Amino acid sequence: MVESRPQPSQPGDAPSDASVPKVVVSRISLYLRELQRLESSGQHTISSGQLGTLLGFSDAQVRKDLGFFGQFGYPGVGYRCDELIRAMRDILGTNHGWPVVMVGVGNLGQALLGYRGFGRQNFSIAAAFDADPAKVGQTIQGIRIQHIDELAATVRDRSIRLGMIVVPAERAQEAADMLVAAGIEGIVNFAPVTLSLPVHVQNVGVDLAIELEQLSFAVTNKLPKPPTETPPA
Amino acid sequence: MVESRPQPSQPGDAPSDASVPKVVVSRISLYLRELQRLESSGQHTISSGQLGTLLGFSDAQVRKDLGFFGQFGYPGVGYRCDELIRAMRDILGTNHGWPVVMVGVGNLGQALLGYRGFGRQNFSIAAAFDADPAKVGQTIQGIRIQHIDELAATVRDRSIRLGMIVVPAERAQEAADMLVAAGIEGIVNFAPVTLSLPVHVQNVGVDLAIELEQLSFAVTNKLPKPPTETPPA
DNA sequence: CGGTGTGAAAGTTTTCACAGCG
DNA sequence: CGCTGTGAAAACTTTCACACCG
Repeated sequence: MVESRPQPSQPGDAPSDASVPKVVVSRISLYLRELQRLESSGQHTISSGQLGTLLGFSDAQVRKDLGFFGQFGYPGVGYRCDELIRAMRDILGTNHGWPVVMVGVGNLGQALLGYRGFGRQNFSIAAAFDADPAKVGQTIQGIRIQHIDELAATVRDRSIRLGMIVVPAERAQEAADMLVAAGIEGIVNFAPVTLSLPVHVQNVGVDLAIELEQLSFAVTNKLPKPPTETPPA
Repeated sequence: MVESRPQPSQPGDAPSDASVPKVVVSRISLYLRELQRLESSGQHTISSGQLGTLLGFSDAQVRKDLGFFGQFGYPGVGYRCDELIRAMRDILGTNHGWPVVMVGVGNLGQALLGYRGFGRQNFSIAAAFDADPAKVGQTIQGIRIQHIDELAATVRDRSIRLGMIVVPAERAQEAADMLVAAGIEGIVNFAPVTLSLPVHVQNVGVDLAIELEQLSFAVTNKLPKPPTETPPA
């Protein structure tokens, strides 16, 4: 069907213009996750209404969100899961693999080293670093822990663009500075502090206690529930 | 100070009306985190402009956000850190402790059992459950793992309102159903699936792969690094 | 018919700008 | 003076509603 559409633009290509709102991108991730589940359960097509219902959004919102990136649907039918999955991966940049470096291999870091969910979305932890000599040289979850001094060389040699900070709060800025110096372009920060970073370095913070605080507020104020998930802030 | 303010409303009290936007509440958590850091570094007052700058928000936004909940500042001076911390904890509901149950004690669960950041914000993992008989009875990070069948009784007996789901994706809905049946009011879900829950149960999803996807998008679509100096005309 | 894609309307959030206070 | 608190304006996001398509 793709091949039958008129020519002005290739179906699925981006209107190559607009800066897309961040909240739209976070919903794209949710659509993708849901579509992957649907496809592996054998469903081949889905409408905006069905997809929205599964996630707690309106049909119009699903269509508008997709509309930021191109035209993917078939009127009267809906979307083909396989096509839409591929399109959303193109949008998010996850049709190719992303090696990631981890800084800090404590409890949480070790758990993340073994987390299967990263691979499923095409991320892999390519190297892990710590400053503690007792940890350096150990192999955990199949990854050999390197000394933090080797960070810059590894990032350069293996063209790694993303990093995760999994050190204690007091060390997080220091870790961030090293990642920036090494040329990393994006950071997921699990330490409960705000990093100060050059504007050209992207960052996403994940603060586990803050997630609980948001629940505490919601429960305390018996906030009427907006269905389903809460995308990251 | 507080006692000197004119009477129309008690300082710090909520306009007790409005439904506060979720995004405002998430910023309140960031303000609180930053204030705690400031206070422990010895700073006693702060202006909206300073606080905003530290977090990347405008002064007006900080004031508007606080304005949803009351009046906390002193014109010409700013805010007193200690007062504001207490006020924000009142808002978020974290001036009292929150016991939390954890369902699923795999890699990630074990790491979270040892995470110090929860305690700092007044959360504590009161009990942890697993279905695997090999884990039940073990003590990890000082917590004795119980069998999942004991969940409902524990939640009831200890009046626990919040839970965390740390099981694999395939088991997450099942875990959610058990938490709901046990009377839990809010859930943090670390499994990469959308839960279906009764509207009266709050939930926050944390999907680690999605955080990386958001970075992937940001990095992929990032404008080429701007030359450092761009002074205005 | 069932469903997409999309302008235009409605609603929400952010920024502006300024009166008022200590 | 420096800063808060807050209406009013601007910007942005969501919902509506409908032409069009297979």
